[in-house]
Amino acid sequence: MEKDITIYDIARELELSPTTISRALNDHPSVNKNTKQRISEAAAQMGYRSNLFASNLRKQRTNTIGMIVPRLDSPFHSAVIAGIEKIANEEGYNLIISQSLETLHKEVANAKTMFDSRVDGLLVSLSFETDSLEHFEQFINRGIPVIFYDRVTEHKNCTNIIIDNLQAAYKATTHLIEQGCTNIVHITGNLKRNVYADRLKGYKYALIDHNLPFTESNVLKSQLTEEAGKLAAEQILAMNPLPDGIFVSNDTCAVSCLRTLKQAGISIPRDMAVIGFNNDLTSRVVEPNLTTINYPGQEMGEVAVRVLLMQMNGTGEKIPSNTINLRSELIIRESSLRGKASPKKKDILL
Amino acid sequence: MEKDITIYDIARELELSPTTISRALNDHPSVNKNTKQRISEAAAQMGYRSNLFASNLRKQRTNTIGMIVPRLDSPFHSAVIAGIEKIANEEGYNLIISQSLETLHKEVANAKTMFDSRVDGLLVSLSFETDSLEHFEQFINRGIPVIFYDRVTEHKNCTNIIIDNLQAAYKATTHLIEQGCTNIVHITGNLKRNVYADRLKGYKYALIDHNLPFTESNVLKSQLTEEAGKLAAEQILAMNPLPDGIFVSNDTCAVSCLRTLKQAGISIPRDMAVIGFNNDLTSRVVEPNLTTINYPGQEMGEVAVRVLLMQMNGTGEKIPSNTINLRSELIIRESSLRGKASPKKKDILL
DNA sequence: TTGTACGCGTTATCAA
DNA sequence: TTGATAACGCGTACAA
Repeated sequence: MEKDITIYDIARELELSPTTISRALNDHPSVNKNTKQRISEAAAQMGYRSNLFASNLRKQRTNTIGMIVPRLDSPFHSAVIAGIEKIANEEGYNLIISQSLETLHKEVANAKTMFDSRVDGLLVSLSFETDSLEHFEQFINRGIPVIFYDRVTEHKNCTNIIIDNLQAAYKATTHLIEQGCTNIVHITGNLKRNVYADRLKGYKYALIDHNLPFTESNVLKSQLTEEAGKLAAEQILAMNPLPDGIFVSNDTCAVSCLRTLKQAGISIPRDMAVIGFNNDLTSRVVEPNLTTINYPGQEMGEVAVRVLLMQMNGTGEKIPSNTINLRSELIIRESSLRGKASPKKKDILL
Repeated sequence: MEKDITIYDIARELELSPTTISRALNDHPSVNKNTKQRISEAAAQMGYRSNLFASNLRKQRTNTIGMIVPRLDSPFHSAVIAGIEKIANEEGYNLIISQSLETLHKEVANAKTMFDSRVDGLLVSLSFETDSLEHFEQFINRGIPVIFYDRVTEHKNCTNIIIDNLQAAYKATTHLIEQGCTNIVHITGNLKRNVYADRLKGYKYALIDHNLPFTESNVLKSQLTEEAGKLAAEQILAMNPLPDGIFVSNDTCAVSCLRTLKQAGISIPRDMAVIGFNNDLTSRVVEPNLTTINYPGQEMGEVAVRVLLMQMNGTGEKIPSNTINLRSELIIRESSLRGKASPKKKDILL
């Protein structure tokens, strides 16, 4: 366990000043080319490594991006994180990650850690429970940009990255109606969160615009997990009359629900048409294949971090738009096709 | 954008020395209780936050754990990361994450970043390409513990966390044989990696122990992706005679392969029995449900980080065992049950 | 129980 | 083009 080499060691070795060493290693223009060469060779040979703490301490900057997600083990968030890490890494930033596990108190604790770690920027997707943004004010007060994605909320100083959930849900519901469904159930998550509230609105407006009644009893609140899908299916089977269409707010839950219904003897899509949300791998595996909304997680991550980097390095100019909408699309598969359409036809993008 | 409050500011405010402030905030025993109380109140009121860099610089310790994974968007690695984050967070450590994207050069670059970031410990699952551990020597030389999990390699100073891949594959293959399969194909990944090499061995030994021939042509090398599953299925369909059993080294690939075979008119498990690896969600969704090996990702993450923490904080004593084996198990589902066994029976654990 | 003084390794500033 | 010096904020040996 040898001692670390510092720029002083190199300076002594080369009979130069530490200043020059520092400059050379940072490729400062005012250092002689030959000197630079000598220094970088010596540094490599001596096994020098820069001390980021000292540098951060001095520069008051960490080159670190913080991230708070509800859960790390979700296909959607994995995709987002993969996108973020890719860009952050390319741009020379470290990524610190923590999960709120859908609780407010963890989210608050995570925010504190991120703050103490002096992240240069923060990317957040809110937990189910979050109903106040107080724990993010500390960042905003210090000019540290905060960006919300997917599970967002309005804040005058923060950019939101989302898809048009209302429109996507509207399209999905309309598609069900066009397939002849007249009694459509919607399985949703925590309505505090924009994503679920907006999808509910889209569902509702589509019904109304097509002169179908909207009834509260057709909206099932759920945790949207695999387990919750089974429970929802049981609730649906107890309904009288049975619905003929189901729009679920994520694929995990939709797939589990679909399978439970099938096991109970319901024919999909003939008796009930089903639509999910996210385009997870499982939507392409379940039989019949699940109609769903394609939600570009990796792309969302890349956009989010790019915008964050702009704000971090920006000359202070605010980006005019406070909300960035990414394109999403309805992918029609067999689980919702009740017409004469061949079930073998290729995926159709709307 | 106010200026940061430091212990000096608090000291001035309370007419005490910075030393006392520092001690009080770190709950040092030799500070008067009342003084402590006053100080922590003032700190809270003034909006003080500790500067981790200065502290790290001084303490030569970062409270940060580094992690290098092949891909962030994989169900298995997501589960591992979730487990690691949970424990690390509880113990007050930050987590820095990067992905190698299965390439050596990225893994090397990531290792350098982790080293410069002065992580206190490192968790690694190796990329497909990695064939040298040189980039980890810098850590080991400085006494920074490195732990490999899942995709591991032998190193006299590093602990490995794995499951018994050979045994798991042996069990899976034996199960196929017991179900009457005599011509079994194995779809594997990059054989440089222990996980795939060991599973191949388990497959091979099971065949030999049951007096079945082992033929190279029955081993298909693959990227184990969704796409690769389709390709593998096509290769299998071109075989003559057709095999009657398939053991695949992950679920994503197994499911995709199974579906492609079904579409080509093969009956699963009657014509071909199929077994996967990992127990991903898709294995419970595909029809017929996939027999697979349960691979406890979250648990593996938790164990890995616990062992790492012990080594980081250990009094230098080495842990006797160099390899920690976690329990895995064969989950028998319909995709491999060819006997008279009811396909509706519950999952069977072996 | 409290305080003084210094060092951790780097970079910004000013001067040469 | 190079160097001397101070400062970033904290923790600790030593002194009181």
